[in-house]
Amino acid sequence: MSEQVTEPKSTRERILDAAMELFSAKGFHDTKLDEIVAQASASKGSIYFHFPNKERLFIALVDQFADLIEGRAKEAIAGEADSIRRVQAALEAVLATFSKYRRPAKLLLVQAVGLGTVFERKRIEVNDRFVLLIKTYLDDAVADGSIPPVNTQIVSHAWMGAIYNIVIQWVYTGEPTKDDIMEALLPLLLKSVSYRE
Amino acid sequence: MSEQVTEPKSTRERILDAAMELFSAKGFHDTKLDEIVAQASASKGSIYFHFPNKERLFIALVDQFADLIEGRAKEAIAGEADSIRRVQAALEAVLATFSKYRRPAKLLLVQAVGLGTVFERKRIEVNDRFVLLIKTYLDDAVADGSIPPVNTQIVSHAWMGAIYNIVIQWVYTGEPTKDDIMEALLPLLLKSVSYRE
DNA sequence: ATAAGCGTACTGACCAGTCAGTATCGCGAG
DNA sequence: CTCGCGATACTGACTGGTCAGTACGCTTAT
Repeated sequence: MSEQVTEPKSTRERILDAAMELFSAKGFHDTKLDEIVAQASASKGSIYFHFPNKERLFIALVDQFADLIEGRAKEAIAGEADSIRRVQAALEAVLATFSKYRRPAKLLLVQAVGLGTVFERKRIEVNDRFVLLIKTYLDDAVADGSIPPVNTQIVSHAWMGAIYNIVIQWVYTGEPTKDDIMEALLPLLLKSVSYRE
Repeated sequence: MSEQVTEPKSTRERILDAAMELFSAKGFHDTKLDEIVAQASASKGSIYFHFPNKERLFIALVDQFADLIEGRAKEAIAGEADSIRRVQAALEAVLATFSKYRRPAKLLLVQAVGLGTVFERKRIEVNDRFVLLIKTYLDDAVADGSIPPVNTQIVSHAWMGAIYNIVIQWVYTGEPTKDDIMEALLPLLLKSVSYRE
């Protein structure tokens, strides 16, 4: 903790920060490399020293945030024993992380969609990671009788979509607040699988 | 009904068809105008005769399909008197329309996202049209006591997202089938607002 | 010395959009 | 009926701006 007060950020970090800000605000195609250069007070050469191309720079940001979210979710799960409470804890962690990092959220949920075939794979990969996470614990909850049997494949995709859309709405408008989301969305999801607390 | 069997499609229609096929498959930026020209057996000039630019051609497709979906939903609603049955009928109509038109579905739900600011507005506008539709009838259902009070704002966004994501999944993989979706998703959504049939 | 890290001027492929020209039609005048 | 005329629909070679990516040079630390 005795680091320099003004720990100067590495060039690589400044590039990532600038890219995050611009990509999340304007999308991939509308963000020019020269703009990232300016914003990061870096140079084109240094971008191409740290990243092979624009596409990979973008994907690095997506991966970084997807890893963060997944990490938080798994941490939260580790703290709970009961299967349904694990699901609940994971949801809370994901929502909390999204609402803490608004810009990365927009990058992941909005700007990473609708780009070409290359990004499409990435988007599906990330989506599936989370769906699988949800599905695993839902299956557990069904197995131990916490909730009645359901098509967990469909449920997990539906949950994912519900979370996505609410967060996207919040990203754009700031409404509803994080607390409103927690209060309304969690019970909604749990009720959808007939869980009674 | 005594029209020519081989009613030749107008150039404008051929352009729209080709654009739909390519945009939905490859996205906006990866689809070149020259590809649309080739696919439509048209010419570059004719595209610019019928549409002011590439962007508007894309948006014309989005609008066309959004209007279709909304129309089908409203038709379905008109046939029902009870508020909760209206919600149900609208959902069925929307899902049926999506699954009938796979390509437009992908265009609207995937390819229209993450493009620039111009498209972002369009995407939000379309999303809000449907959210409002759902919200209106959910409010009715709450008002007449069919379902207990809920935050219909959040519920409608969550429902929208759930539908989106399931349909997107289906668009990519063909799974789950339309029937599975109907059987699993409709009860799921209704249960989420504590509706017992 | 040598290489990692970074700066800058440059290139050239790409592709949306343009425009001058062609084809076909309906219509009114002679 | 037919000729001239304007309007609509369409063609495709061409252009010019844009911007990702490169070449190469300087610097500092080891």
